[in-house]
Amino acid sequence: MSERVTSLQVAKHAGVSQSAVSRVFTPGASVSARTIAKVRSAAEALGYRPNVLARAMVSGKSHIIGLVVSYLDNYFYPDALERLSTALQAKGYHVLVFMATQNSEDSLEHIVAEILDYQVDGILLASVALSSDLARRCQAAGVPVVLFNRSQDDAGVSSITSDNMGGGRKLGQLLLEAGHQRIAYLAGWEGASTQRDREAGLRSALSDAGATLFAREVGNFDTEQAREATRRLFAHAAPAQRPDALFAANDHMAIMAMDVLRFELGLRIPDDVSVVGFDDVPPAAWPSYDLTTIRQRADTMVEHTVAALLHNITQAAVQHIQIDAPLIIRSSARLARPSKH
Amino acid sequence: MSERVTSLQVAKHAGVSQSAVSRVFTPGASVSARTIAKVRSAAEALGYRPNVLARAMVSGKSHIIGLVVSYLDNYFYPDALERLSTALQAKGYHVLVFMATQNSEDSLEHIVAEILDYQVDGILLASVALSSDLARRCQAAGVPVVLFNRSQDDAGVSSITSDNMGGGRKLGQLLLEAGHQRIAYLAGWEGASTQRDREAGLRSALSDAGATLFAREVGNFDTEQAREATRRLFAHAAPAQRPDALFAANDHMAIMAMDVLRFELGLRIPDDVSVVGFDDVPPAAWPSYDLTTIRQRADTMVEHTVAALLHNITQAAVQHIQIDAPLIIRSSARLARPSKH
DNA sequence: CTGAAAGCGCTAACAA
DNA sequence: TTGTTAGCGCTTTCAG
Repeated sequence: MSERVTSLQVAKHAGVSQSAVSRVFTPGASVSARTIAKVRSAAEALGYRPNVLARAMVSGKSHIIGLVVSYLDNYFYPDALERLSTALQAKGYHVLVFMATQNSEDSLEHIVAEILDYQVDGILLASVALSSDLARRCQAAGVPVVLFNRSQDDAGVSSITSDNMGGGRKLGQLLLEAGHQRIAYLAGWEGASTQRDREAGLRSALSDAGATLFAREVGNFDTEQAREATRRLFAHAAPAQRPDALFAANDHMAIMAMDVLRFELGLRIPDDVSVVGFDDVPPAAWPSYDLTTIRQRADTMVEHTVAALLHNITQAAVQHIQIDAPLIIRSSARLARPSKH
Repeated sequence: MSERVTSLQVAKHAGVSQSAVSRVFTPGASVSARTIAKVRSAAEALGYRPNVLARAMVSGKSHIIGLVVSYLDNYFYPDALERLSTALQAKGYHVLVFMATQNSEDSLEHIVAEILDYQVDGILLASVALSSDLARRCQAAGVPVVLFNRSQDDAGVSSITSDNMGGGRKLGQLLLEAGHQRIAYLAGWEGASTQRDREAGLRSALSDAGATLFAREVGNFDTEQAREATRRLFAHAAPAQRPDALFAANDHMAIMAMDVLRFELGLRIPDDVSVVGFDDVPPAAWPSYDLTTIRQRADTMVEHTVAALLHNITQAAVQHIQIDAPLIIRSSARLARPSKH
């Protein structure tokens, strides 16, 4: 049970002052080459490494980013988390994870308070919204908050999202062009801006074409609820009375729906029903699904998130960044017949 | 940019000493009801919360667990991470994430050093092995190390795994009983104990029956490599020259293999080939795959992991816990015809 | 460039 | 039960 080596021990060993040791391990400090050499070799010999916590206490910078995630069911998040953590790590920051078990605002209240206790340098909220009061408190504490894959106008915090509305439109247009007459929408959790914006995009595409939504059910981004919603949507056996296309608010629900359509209802995709999703998670590309979807570019989103977080750590400037989201055409949705000239 | 409230300010406001404030926020301390009341109301009024970092520095307990993960592609890990974080959170601990980008030992060296800088109360290695030298250094630092889903005899650290060998045996027996003659094995990364043990289980079942492995290729637990390995395994078109059963070292590879078998080679599952995997990740239960597999009970594994971690924080006692892993029979593998009496 | 000295916010003896 | 007094290991003025 050997104790940890401190800067004082290194100082003694190197025959310099303790502050000299500190300077050697502080990037922008002024130290002579001789001192650096002495200290480095002493540190090496003793196996010294600065105590991050002590440093954090006095400097006020913990180099810790508090991350709140609510559910990792949607495979978009593990991927994003991996990239985020790696990117932050490269900048000398690390992610402290907090699971938001409920959608309850009260729970987030506790969680944010807890995060603040760690003197984090920033808070990242993934798929979670917050009250403007809570946002204000974070600002008061001098801690920047960034929303990942959620946007919110009222709270006065930065956000990074895909162009969900634009993506929804593209998908809607694709379905319309293919000649679909009865488009159904499988909604996500209504509290999510992603859900709202994607649906708004679809609806705008429909109304531009003078069309209207044929049916709508809520799946709440949840596996089982998505299955049940699909069953309700396709309860009518008569082809003319059921949807001929299904727009799911995310890939995860689209996949659940496809399984229900094929294995429970015996429908063919896309012959009987076209299905489209949103996210482009890995399973969407698996041949069994080959889902037409909108890609959320996790790499770009993460890049901007890290920049916003680290940028805001010095200067506060609320920004809403929207990443372009390309349409990925696969085989789960029928296409328009190429027009002949 | 209001500054954070300190215990001293609360003390003044409440008309007590600073240490009284500290005691009120320390679970086992002796304070009178009167003092508690005064301090609590002052704290409330000022919005005081103890600084975790300062507390960590002096007490030596940071209540932070360093977690090293290498890849979240395998959907077993996000699930485990979610449960782990939630369970630890309930005990007042939090997870600081470190991504191990490479399998390189050198990189782990750096990462562990970095973790130690945070004065963590424990280190959790998920799907990562470590050198015994590294393990010794952690022990020297008084930090317990627990391996999750990996086991290692030499390093002298605790580990939590499923009964991979037993699981491999069960799957092997199932395949044998169904009358399979040409069983192929799609191996994971050879450095992983899970890979080794699962294969050993399969081989022991085979040799017990006087059978032998028909073919073997390495997929390294990787999407693309698994696909390529499958193509090599089934390169011979003649049914008698190709495997009639495929045992993949994990579900993720089994799923990739199924897609190649069906969509590239036009084989039927399980009519032409039986496929089995290991983990029971969510997609294994999706009707499109309906994969026969061995369930890794993430809930139980996490439970034991948390116990081992928190237990070892006080008393050092290396233990290797192996969780029972049940066979989940679905339709991707043929079954033995029920024997008639 | 370097050492001395003053804390960062808190816990933990130690007396009282 | 309480207040007083030392620090935890480090960064950061401030003289020199």
